[in-house]
Amino acid sequence: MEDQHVKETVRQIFTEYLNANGHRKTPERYAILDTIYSIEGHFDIDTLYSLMADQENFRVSRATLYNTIILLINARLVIKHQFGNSSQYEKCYNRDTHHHRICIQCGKVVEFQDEALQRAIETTKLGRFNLTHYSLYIYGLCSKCDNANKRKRKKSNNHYKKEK
Amino acid sequence: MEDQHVKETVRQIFTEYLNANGHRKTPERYAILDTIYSIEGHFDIDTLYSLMADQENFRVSRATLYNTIILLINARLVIKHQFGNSSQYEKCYNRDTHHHRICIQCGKVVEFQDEALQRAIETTKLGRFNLTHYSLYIYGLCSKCDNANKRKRKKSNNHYKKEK
DNA sequence: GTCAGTGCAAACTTTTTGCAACTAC
DNA sequence: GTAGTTGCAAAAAGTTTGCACTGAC
Repeated sequence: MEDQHVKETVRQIFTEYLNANGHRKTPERYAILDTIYSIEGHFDIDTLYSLMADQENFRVSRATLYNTIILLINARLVIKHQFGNSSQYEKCYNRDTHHHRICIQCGKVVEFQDEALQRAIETTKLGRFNLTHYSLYIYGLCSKCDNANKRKRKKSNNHYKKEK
Repeated sequence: MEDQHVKETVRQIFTEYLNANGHRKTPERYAILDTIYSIEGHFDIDTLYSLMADQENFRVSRATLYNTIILLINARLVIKHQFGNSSQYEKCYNRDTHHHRICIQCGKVVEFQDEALQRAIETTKLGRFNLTHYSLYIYGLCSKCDNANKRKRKKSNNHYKKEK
């Protein structure tokens, strides 16, 4: 299974990272890494916590999740996003580069790919800045909310009334 | 004064927005708008709070700041960023489009402009998504941190030791 | 055996909310 | 006059921290 292969690879990378930095190889850390690499798309700490409590039969405390996520970010296995109220994370090994389209009304986040855009960002001259990763968030109205608004505006015609 | 002219214009835009949406035109709201448009670069609620308490002789509560900032965002006069722990805001009327370079080590945020990049983002096909604004965050090591790391690594040679 | 790592609860920080007082309209 | 706003304080939400216990090395 391809997915299993990725999991093994990241486990190896993590092990190397832990060794190189003198950290211990605890079962919690590997369980967390494994769970994260089972998740498609974004997640926050709370989701991860429930997931590990429910599906996996390996309970870890929130504190450990926070600690471990920092290690995973440093090991370049996870990246952190900050839309919405809580921090969002996602696995990043072997993932296609993608951008984020966020609806400012319903908050829905959609990932999309665009090679030209990706190339433009990656070839940007940054002077003496050593790029590790980037996030592009495009905000606007998804077609659903956009249409809903148009309909609303049509109804109350003339002058618009109270948003929300 | 150019700056004064901008302040007047945004005050007008805000007034129109408040009218159109049936909100009241309170002195607090205009004082907040004015203060924000005196700030260069990013700020968070706490900074804004102190600024208004100290420099301006107009004290407003944090709750009002949060409330008003939402109105200003809807009026397209302020945009919200989320690097670091607290939300960051910045005025956005009459500002040049810019991107953000964030050092993952010292947390320093630098704005920069790049026309090619801007064009690439703005011409991206988004289907039936109605773009309002976007944020590009480029993460990496600023030259200062990068050099500091290199020096450190050279010293302890061979195998690297504990980050942080 | 030692000390990094863990779980737990308390502390802290940032943001939201409920409510009485105030004021723009 | 009356509803939208404000300030305050309490509550909520997310994250960090202190400490005793555990287990990786």
